[in-house]
Amino acid sequence: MDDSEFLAGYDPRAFPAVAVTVDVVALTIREGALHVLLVERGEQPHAGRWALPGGFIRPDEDLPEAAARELAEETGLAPRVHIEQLASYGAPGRDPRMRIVSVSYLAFAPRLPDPRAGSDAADAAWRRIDRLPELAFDHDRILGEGLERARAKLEYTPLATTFVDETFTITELRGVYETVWGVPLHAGNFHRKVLSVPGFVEGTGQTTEGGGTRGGPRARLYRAGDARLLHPALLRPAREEAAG
Amino acid sequence: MDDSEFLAGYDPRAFPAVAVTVDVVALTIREGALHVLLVERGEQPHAGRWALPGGFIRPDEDLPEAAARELAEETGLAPRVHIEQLASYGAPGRDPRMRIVSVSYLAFAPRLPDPRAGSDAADAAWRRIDRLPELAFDHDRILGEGLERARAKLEYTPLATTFVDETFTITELRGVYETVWGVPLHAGNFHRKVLSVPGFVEGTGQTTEGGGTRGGPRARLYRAGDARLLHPALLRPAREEAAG
DNA sequence: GGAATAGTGTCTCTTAGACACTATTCT
DNA sequence: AGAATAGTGTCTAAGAGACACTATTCC
Repeated sequence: MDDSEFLAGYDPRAFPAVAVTVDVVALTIREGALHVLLVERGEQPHAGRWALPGGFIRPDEDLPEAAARELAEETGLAPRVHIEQLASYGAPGRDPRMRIVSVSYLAFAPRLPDPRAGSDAADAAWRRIDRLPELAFDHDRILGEGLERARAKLEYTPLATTFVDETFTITELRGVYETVWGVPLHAGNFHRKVLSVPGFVEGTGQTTEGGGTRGGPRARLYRAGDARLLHPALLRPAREEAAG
Repeated sequence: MDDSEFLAGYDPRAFPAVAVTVDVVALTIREGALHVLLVERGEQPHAGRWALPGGFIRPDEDLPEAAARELAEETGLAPRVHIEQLASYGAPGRDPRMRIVSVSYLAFAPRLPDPRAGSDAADAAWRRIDRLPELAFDHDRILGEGLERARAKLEYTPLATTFVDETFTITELRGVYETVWGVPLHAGNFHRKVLSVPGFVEGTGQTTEGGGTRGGPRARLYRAGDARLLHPALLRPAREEAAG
């Protein structure tokens, strides 16, 4: 793998320095809308533009640790945050100063507090997905891939539960799906479907204190079950193919 | 993303060197069995052990180019090879000499010729998945994740067609699924299912020259269609959950 | 002729989704 | 009372899978 290349004359120490960063696509739901954590860059290049939070990996930390640290620097790390690797990007010109390979991570978080701008950013904020400026570097692409991954993951994993409180109603869970997928779902069918998937949610025996603000009976409260995959999956409503 | 960190006192140039490599999980089917491309290491560490082909990225090449180059160095790059990124690994101790971040790629290839050992390896060979030695570094884990990705991708993409010739019979295609998934499939149901998925395969009007070696009618020949996703998907037979 | 295979027909069971309906709670 | 919501019942259409069957080809 690498000795190999020493033989072939490719000593990495002779290369222009390569730096490795992690960038985090952190998603949460606020006021019924999907939000992503962004930081405003204080320095060149792209000073003043918004970007995904991220930074260089440190010598003694693994990649997932670096991603968790970067997220925590902006938000304080909540206990129930889910983090998974997304993809890596290393096009030679993606940062104008030097060769940078970025490993991106996707994070799902329940109601996090407003971020504090880390030492490394002019500002930090949760921004609505549907009202975003153009991002720095290739972060638009990374965010796009993160969103698609998130939408797909809701289909076959119980990760929608990481967007809500520890106990939640089926209607709240449906709200997560509707917000992330951007489509309305049929309340009755969704309800029955969620309860029919083994291990997705488990009842607590409790109900909400009162009905909704606009009426209705008290809803039963559930917590996340122990399933790690959903069988059968909750598929997104069929987007009609453009193909004939 | 990085200016930021300069401010915080993390100049990457002051770090111990970080090297970036690509490692390739290249899969093909030979004699009805799934095979992976491995190289025998000639140098320390792990001299004499088998490993995934890979090597350092070069200053002017993007990550996918590096993966394609590494694969081509061993096999000569066939025109119909599919390559996609798998994941990245950067645990501090994964290579004993220095900090190495590896970006892994997954490749599907039809009947490739026997590999030639590149300049960088003692030997190279297609090895049966079910008869593997323990691999060097963390390559067992990378291979495992590549296999799971491949099995999942056959469900909802037409990538099974990249394992067979440009024209193929439904039975040959079924053989790909059976080999990769490791389960027998019902011939009749598979046949009807494949033809019912829009854009999966398209008929050529041709048939095989003769029937099978053990009899049977001539089979129609198909080529890959233009679908990039399969709707509906071909799901793996339900593996009964251990959960009660 | 006998065996193996390609391809089709048919039936059952499960699931997605549309729609209807009851019961509960808020204003 | 009227409106909104939680949760359930029922019907239909589609797909997965089991099984049966015909036609074709090799030995």
